[in-house]
Amino acid sequence: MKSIGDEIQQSEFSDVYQQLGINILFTAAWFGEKNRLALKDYDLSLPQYNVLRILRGQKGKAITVAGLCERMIDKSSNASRIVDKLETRKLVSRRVCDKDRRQVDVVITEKGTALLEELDEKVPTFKAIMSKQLSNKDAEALNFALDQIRNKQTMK
Amino acid sequence: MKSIGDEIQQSEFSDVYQQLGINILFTAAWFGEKNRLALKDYDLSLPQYNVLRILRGQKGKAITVAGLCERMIDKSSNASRIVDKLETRKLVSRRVCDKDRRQVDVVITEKGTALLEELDEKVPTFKAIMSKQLSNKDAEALNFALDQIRNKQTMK
DNA sequence: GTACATTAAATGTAGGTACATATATTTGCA
DNA sequence: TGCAAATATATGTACCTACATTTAATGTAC
Repeated sequence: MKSIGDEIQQSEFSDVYQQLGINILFTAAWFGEKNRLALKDYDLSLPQYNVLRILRGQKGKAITVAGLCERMIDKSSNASRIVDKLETRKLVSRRVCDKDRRQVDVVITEKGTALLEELDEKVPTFKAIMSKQLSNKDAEALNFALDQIRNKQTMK
Repeated sequence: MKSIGDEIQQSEFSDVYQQLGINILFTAAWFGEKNRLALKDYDLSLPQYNVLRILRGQKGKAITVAGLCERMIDKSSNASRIVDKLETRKLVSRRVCDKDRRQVDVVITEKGTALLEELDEKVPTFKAIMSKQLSNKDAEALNFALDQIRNKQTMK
């Protein structure tokens, strides 16, 4: 099997944590590559796709631009401009919020929902990518370990 | 403890693999954020830092631009232009290869090595980030699991 | 109620990524 | 040898990211 060392042609790591860090970065890039490939035919970038999925998850409820930022994987991506692009293609719509006119409510349109449904069949799910090599129980353990990594305190 | 669901304010995932996929992407972004912060004072981007480290790993031996691409985490990043930037700052030097004049040999300079040494004290190692929350054995298991995810065949 | 700080979003800019294309060199084959 | 195909790098372009600044609306102190 190809290990992370083979992938980036690096024979030695200073320690197993260094190897793990690079392994996580590399695996994330590998996922991104897979998705980008699937989205390419639809002229949709990863963050655009990400935003559309967040909006669908809202089930009709509007979300502000700041709300989008919080939910996006890449925190510092510029939600304003990503929404711009999606609005130009009429995949989302944007309306100044009545309660606070500084805020802008974003919702997915019919056209956006239809596109996502089409994409559901094209974009591989993480389950499709991983379930053959990883048991449900292993996946749970990995989730727990990753949550732990990002948290200072240890816990049971 | 803050789980991935709390981080991106998503209460439910379709399955544990979906959760894991997003968890990996999110953790990678979180690592990137940490490193970017440390590099900011030195006006060095992540891919620039990545290239410098690869060059140091060569221990004086030259590497071609294509060789850099293979070893970089982000395969499609444009090594040519990243080397451009580093060369402008005299952190690396570039020379047409004699054996094959299409190739360009890149090496790290004294100045580049000195900068990396300074950075070694500033940029947190993955060991520093993870070893408190994760045993050596757990890290090994995670490495194995991630290698498996990226490979179709299962193996012991 | 005006003045100042705060907040939400948009915009400007530099560098990076993705991808197509261009340029130069080498290889392979008729 | 001659010339097309292959290879290594560089360049052009559109979009994205990181980050500072701007614009507009709201909150708050006086």
